[in-house]
Amino acid sequence: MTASTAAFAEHDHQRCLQQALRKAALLCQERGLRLTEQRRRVLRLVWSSHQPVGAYELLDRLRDEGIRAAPPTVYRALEFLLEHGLIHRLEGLNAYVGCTRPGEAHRAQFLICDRCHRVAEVSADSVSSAISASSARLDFQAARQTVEVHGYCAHCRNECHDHA
Amino acid sequence: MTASTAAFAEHDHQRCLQQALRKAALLCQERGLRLTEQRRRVLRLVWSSHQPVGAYELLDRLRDEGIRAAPPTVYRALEFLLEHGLIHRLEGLNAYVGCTRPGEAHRAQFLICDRCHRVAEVSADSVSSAISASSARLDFQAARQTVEVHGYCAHCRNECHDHA
DNA sequence: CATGAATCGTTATAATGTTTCATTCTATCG
DNA sequence: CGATAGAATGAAACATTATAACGATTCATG
Repeated sequence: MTASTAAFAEHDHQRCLQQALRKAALLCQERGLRLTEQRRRVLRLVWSSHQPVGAYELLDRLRDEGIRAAPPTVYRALEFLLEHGLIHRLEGLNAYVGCTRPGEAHRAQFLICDRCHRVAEVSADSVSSAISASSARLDFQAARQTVEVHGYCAHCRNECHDHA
Repeated sequence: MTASTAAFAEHDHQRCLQQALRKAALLCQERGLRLTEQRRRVLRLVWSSHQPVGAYELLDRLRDEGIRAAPPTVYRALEFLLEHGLIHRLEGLNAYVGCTRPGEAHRAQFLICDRCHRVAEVSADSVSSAISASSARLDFQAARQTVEVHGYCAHCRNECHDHA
C-alpha cells in the first residue's frame, strides 16, 4: 500500500503516525531546525488521523492534554510545520493534514472525501505538468499550485449506494 | 482577445463589466431567478476589476454608495451569485471574482498574479481531465475541483526583472 | 386584496487568524 | 561558568471572515 492510497483504506494508522514523527525528527535534525515539544505535539495531533484538523480543534486538543495554549501557540506551530513542508493546509477547509512526503520536492493534489472527510495526498505529474503547461500558454509563470478535489472515496461511494 | 487572457492585458474593462451584467440578466431571466438590486450591485462591484474582492471590502464599497448594509447583506448576495455560477470564490484568498462563463458548464482554474493581484480564469481540459484521471486511478469519484495557481503574469514578471 | 415564499434589515455571535510585548529557553562565546 | 543574543513561548487584546436568528418587507400569483 502506498502512502497516497492509505488514507481511504483500512490500515495500521499507528505506523503512519510513527513514520511521520520519525521523518520529522530526521528532517529537522538534518536542517538544524528545532522540533520543539509544542511543534511535535501539534504535528502528532495533525497526524492523529487522515482527516484534516482545524486550528481551533488543535487548540482544544492541546488543552485536553493539559497544555496551556492560546491561538498563537497553535498558529506558530502550524506556521513552522507548513514552512518546512511537514504539513499541508487545505484552503477550502481552513484545515491541516500531515504531509506524506516531507523533505521531498513535490507538487501535491488533495482528494477530499466529502462523506468520511478523509484526505489523500497525491502527486500526479500529469496534473502538475498540465497546470504548468496551461499556465505557460498564457505566459503565466506558475510558482505554486493548489489543487483540492472534492468527491467520494471508493468506500463511501459504496455506502452511499447502499443507503440510497 | 479571449476572456481568459484579458485579465492580465490592457483592455477596455467597461466592456467586461457590461458584458457580465448583461449575461447575468439574461441568465436570471432564462432561469426565473431574481437579480435584485443588491445582487446586481454586488455583482457589479465584484466585476469592477479582475482583482478578487473580499466580502468586507464589498461591504465597505456598498456603504460608500450609501447603501445600508451589514455582513449578511453581502454574504447573501455572494451566496446567490455563487450558487448560480455568476462568480467564483478563491479559497486561498477568501475573495471573489466574476465568472467569465456564467451558465456554461465548465471546470475552471485560476491564475493568480501575486504582484498585481489580477486573476485569470482558465478552463483547460488538459488540467481537469488529468485531475479526473488521477482521481479515478485511486478509485475516487471527483465531483468538484479547486485549482488555484499562484505566480506572476507576463507583465509583472517583466517588471520584477526590471527592478531586480 | 390575500397569501405564501423569497428577500432583506438588524443585532448578535461564531469561527478563523494576527499583533504585540514581556518572558523564558537555548546554543554559543569569552 | 556567566554573559549574551537569537529563538521560542505565554498571554491579552484585537482583526478578519462568516453565520445564526428573527422580524419586517417585498413580490409574484391566485
